[in-house]
Amino acid sequence: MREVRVRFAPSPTGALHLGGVRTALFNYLFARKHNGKFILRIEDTDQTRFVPGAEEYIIKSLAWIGLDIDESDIVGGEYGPYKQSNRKHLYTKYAQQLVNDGFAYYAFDTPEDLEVMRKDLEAKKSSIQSYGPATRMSMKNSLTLGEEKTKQLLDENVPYVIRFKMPENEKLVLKDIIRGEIKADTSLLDDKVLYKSDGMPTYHLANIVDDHLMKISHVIRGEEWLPSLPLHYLLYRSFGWLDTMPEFAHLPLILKPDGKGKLSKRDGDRLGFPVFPLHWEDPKTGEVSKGYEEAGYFPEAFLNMMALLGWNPGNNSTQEIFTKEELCKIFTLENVHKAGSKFDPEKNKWFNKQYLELKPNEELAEYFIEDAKKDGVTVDKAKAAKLCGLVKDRCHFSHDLWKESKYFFVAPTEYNEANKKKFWKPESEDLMNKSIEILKQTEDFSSKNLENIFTDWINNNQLSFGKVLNPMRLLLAGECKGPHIFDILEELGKEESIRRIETGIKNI
RNA sequence: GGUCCUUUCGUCUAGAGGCUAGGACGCAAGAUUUUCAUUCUUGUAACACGGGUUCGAUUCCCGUAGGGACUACCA
Repeated sequence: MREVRVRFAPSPTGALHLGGVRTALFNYLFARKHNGKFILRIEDTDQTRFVPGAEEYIIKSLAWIGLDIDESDIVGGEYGPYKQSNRKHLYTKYAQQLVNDGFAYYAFDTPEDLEVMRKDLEAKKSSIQSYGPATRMSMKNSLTLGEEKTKQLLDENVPYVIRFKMPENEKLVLKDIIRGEIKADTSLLDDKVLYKSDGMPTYHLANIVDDHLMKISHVIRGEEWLPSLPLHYLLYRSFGWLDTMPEFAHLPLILKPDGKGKLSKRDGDRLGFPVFPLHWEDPKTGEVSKGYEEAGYFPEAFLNMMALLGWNPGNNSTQEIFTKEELCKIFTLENVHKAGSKFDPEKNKWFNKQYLELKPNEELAEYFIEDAKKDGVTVDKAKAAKLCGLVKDRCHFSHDLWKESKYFFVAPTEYNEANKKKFWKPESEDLMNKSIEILKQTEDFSSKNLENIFTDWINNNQLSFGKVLNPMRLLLAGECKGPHIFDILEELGKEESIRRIETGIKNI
């Protein structure tokens, strides 16, 4: 195989969505697997859709997931610049070349002209509804106008575009790594604009020119590009670049969790899950979107779950938890599933939990400390790590760690009604008063010792654990959930434990 | 409408002519338990349909139906 060079080529038109993340990830994994290069190219040829901050967002997102870039405007590289608006001059030359070689032509039709053509075709119920082999000879272009008239219009600075001259009656059979053979009939295709009247290339031209100049070996992109594959192939052919044309792989789309269609930002809002990796505020609309990071997902978990959406290790493997390094070793495009996959936020929760449990408490403590700080509580690392160990079983997200531990630092002011109804019995007050006496007499406030003392007391007096410990938990924490109660007592300490039970008896 | 892609449990998927169609999420039940969880066990549930090819099709071929994408001087 030739040197692997792949690119992730987003448009800076907004936040990087999940589809884009996965495309980037699969490009990255493929590059690493083959010791190749992962290149970031910014495709900003549409000036009207440019969104300030989007490019920075994309770069930050890739960094969060841990996809290190080998070539880009920031890290450098010998094929730069890597932003298409800075490569504008290149495309003019290549568009010109296609015209000179007879593969493309000038078109002077106004938007109104095009509108008329479409209406006309629609009225005739024609199956062909575009500017192409069947219609081009009735339009205003260098093919119909002749050389002299064309030159005159160009000299007069009449706005023009350059369109690809789609050949007629060619049956193409193209290769896609994931899908196998893709068939196309050029007579059904249209004459796409390659060069816009504002002097910018369209995606089609810029993409082929840049992939060629940057020596891209494999184009791994979303399925929405599959219909453009014949055009792209024909462009390579027209330029005479077929011998170095990259191989193509079109990734299946990520679909809505319910219902039909492509996953959109709306779905995330509607169903309550993030669709962007990081926090995003749209500078035009002011709309704010939560990201996976602030929702408490770990980047490793996020990467893992994105990798398994449409890809699997194959070979009867049932492994689901993979580090980035493992994925770099075993990833293959052949194991990418062909059909689109519905996004499953529930499974993502599970993935994150797996990672949370795998992480050492010292690492979790960092998240804990930060969240505590936001609530005005300062915790040292040792204590934070200890508490993380106590509560992690019940957590799915990093923020749950502090949420589930908050009562260690803030005494309850109210008590869960349902728990109260279930566990606070007429005899509870008496038992709590007796418990206070026991706690007061206990010097060694370790979890182990407390457990021994209470076990003896309960057994010796024919009491049940539930009758004593549930009300106590309710008074200590405000609700009946959480870790081993003697761990809670140890953590709170003698004084605070007694104080909570005392005030609890009064306030409940 | 046209073109192309696609189709295994509710969801993500394994499977590459012969299997009790496997795993995971979810859901349900049970076990553990002082609570909530965790964990463990068990269960639930799928080859879209119709034709071929074949001794034999989930698997290969052709239709049909469903789903998706594209059909801009957007990417």
